[in-house]
Amino acid sequence: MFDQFRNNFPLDDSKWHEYTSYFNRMEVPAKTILLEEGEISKKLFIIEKGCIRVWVNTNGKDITTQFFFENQSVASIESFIKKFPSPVVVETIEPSVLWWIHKKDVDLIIEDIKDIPALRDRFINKLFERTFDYMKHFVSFIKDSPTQRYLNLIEERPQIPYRVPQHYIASYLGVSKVHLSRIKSKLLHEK
Amino acid sequence: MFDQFRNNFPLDDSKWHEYTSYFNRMEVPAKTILLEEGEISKKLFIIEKGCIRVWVNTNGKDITTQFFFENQSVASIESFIKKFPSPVVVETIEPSVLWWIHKKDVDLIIEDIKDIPALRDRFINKLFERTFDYMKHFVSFIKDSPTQRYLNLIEERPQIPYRVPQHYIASYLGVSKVHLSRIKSKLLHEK
DNA sequence: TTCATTTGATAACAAATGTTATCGTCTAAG
DNA sequence: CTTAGACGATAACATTTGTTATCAAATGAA
Repeated sequence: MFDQFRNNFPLDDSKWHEYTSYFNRMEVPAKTILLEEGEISKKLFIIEKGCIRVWVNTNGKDITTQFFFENQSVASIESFIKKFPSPVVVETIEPSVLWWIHKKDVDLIIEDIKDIPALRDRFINKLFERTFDYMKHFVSFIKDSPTQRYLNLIEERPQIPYRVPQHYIASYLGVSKVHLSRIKSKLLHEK
Repeated sequence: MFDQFRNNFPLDDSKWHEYTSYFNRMEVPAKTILLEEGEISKKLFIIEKGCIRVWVNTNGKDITTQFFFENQSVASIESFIKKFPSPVVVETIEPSVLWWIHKKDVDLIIEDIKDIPALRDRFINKLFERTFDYMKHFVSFIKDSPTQRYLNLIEERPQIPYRVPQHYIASYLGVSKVHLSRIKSKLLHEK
């Protein structure tokens, strides 16, 4: 699982093996809840196979805020870093193969690599990229129509409409599942 | 202007004076455009007095995405860091007193402080906080009604409804100015 | 002061979107 | 194979929100 990333990390072999040995493999069915609402996130997951959604509970209904696929890392990031009760639920969509690591081991690694400029800079850049992703997604929400957001999704993240049930996508786009169905229908019948 | 922050920075006096000397004072009237759409951001602003909004042009109409007040720093952050043409416009709302610094001087300072753990960690934490702010704002957009978003704004950032014209607030909340007026009216007449 | 501009409220109507319900298809478990 | 549940389409109706227009009050410049 991790060998494919070996060349991305300027570490000596002993460090590399130490870090990768912190990870634990698990296989779970679809609709497995990996983090409950209100729980403090203590695990970071990496997806070998499958997909995961993050959602918030809004008086009974769930609204999906993020989707994750193969080779992405997943956590309720604010809960994970600040040890706050998580406002979101983390749940598998498909049967999945995951690797997880304890927060304490992540902290250890981060502390360790802070003095390696290449990794330190990459870590900082990751944070910027995440900020920019949110800005972009947010601007799309206030600037584009639901139809345009749906078209953007097909264009930019085609695996989402391909693999994810439509009602999750609807809440991700900010519309009801009925309305998303209408949007698709309109797009099909021209106009 | 900068003396009030002196104790926040574990720097010797010569560094402190060097860094603060990079800043330039300017006074501008309301509705001054500090960064045009498509321009590459080369200045970071700090507000001594006044307020600023950041907005995006959407086929002729402008939608405000951020407000800034005294002591906050402002830039089209993605353009500033990545040297991309800015997708947003930066504009004063009130007559303002600003301090600005060249990007090249910011880069110099950042490079300089990377080896000071206290400042380096604070820099990283700032990035996290910004990410979290966006997450929070974004979740509010998909989770709350426009009325609830308006109530949140009054509760959490009262200087915005106090100081900013209502049509800017409306676009910031994602509704038309007419609808925001309706929302206020409904809240007034009970219910 | 005077006058143009900005700001905000409101009404009337149009368009977008949500809600509820029904139906058919597909899939997975037995 | 059979069946329950998940999924998606669609219709009918309700609600929310946008658009356009008008008016009044506040503001700022001459």
